Amino acid sequence: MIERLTEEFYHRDCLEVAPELVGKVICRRLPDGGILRERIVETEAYRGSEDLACHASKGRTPRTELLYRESGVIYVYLCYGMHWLMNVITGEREDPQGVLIRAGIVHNGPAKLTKYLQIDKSFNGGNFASHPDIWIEDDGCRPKLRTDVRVGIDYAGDYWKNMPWRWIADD
DNA sequence: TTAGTGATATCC
DNA sequence: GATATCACTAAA
Repeated sequence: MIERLTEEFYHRDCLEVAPELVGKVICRRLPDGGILRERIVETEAYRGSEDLACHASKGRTPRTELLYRESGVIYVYLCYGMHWLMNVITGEREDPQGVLIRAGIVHNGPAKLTKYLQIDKSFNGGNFASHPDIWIEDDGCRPKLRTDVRVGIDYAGDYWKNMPWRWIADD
């Protein structure tokens, strides 16, 4: 049974959603009608304004505003001037948390995945539960998981930097 | 190890 | 307006 994940799936703490997103299949309908699918094999959770690695820890700004929105919202942002990174918002409205989609089974690396799926800022502010051209499916796959610390956040301080909030399929 | 790249935030 | 920063990748 394959079903599109609904708002209910995302409407939980990011620490619950992030591990469950591993093994799910992200789907993208291209302008020409073709559909790309790729299984997610790595995610990271970013949890609240206290989490110094979370963008919202620096305050509520036009960019981080999306983190405060309802669960399922797509948060896309440009990193290092050339890479689009894609997140899904989780948890309660006004609670700034989300999950970074870090890697697919073929395209490892958050920017490679968005490049393959042709994701750019036009998707920013959309919703995985309702967007016509991008969604996530559950096909029943339940990979074995392992956890690790998040990467690329040396600025976040020893405490937050060492949180084991990265989930990786260990198959 | 390092260059490349541009939006964003934070200073003038 | 100017500058510093950055959840990365590819090439070497």
